[in-house]
Amino acid sequence: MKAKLTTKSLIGRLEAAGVQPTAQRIAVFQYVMCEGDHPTAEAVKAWMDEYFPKMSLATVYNTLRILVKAKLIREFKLPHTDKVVYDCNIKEHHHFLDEDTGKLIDLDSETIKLNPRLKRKYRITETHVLLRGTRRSE
Amino acid sequence: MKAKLTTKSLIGRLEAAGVQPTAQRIAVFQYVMCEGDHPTAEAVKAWMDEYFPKMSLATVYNTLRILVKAKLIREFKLPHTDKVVYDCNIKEHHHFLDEDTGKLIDLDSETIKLNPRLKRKYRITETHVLLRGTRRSE
DNA sequence: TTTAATGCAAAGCGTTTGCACTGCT
DNA sequence: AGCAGTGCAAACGCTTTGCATTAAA
Repeated sequence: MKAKLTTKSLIGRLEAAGVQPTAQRIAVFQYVMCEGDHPTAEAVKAWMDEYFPKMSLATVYNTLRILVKAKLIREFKLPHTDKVVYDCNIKEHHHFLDEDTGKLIDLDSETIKLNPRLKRKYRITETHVLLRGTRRSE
Repeated sequence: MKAKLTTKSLIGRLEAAGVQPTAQRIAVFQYVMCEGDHPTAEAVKAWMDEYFPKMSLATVYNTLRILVKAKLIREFKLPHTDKVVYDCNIKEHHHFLDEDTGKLIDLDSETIKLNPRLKRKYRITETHVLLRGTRRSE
């Protein structure tokens, strides 16, 4: 379900985005791209503690910020928590919060339609949507 | 444009919601209902400093929390700022952030339509939407 | 007089920053 | 050697909390 990216390709993406591919950055990038599911900085740190000991919390935050600025990942501030979540999905999309599991599920952009009147009145540059609820049993 | 409510009616609403109508609570409630435009706690405090000297910041926060819990006002955590904003509009609605002025504009609920497929897959209990952009010159 | 509300300062939480150190290039 | 990257701890901004004081039923 998540892309398994080789270290080589991760390095390539970092370089293409003008980000020096240090070991720490590769590790964080890899985690967000391949392992994490909308992780918080805390979750990234926890993973690093296991697989990349000694990385400092400051470096986790700094690295995430760099990756976001380079548009390699995205960050979301969602209303259900005060923690920023990071997302490997850089396309415009929305989120559904499953209240049973606490997990975020990506929703395609076209699942939300704006009333066309809105576009007459406003020039809209960003659309943030969070839906909350539960999954229907299939 | 905003309802001008009498002190008497404000007290009535507080009591109806089971909230003791102290002077501080009436003042905060009045400000959010009649004067403020999506104020932050900071804005409430600034107004109090002028019109209700000596109210502590803690009481501002506590009072806002009480009013929210009593469903007399709503709070929103929006992604463009870390400050919570308070809203006298307790109906379900969305927001547009005018990037020119920084002001929030309420949008009616029906300005956003969810793809009906979503409702088949998910039981949706809350819908949070923030649009950003600029107003078109009329 | 007994309970609730308030004010103050300190603590809390997630995140950022300053600065010394490390390690590439 | 030079400089970007890192680690640590302290600082930050917003909000909450503990507790002593005040006011209200």
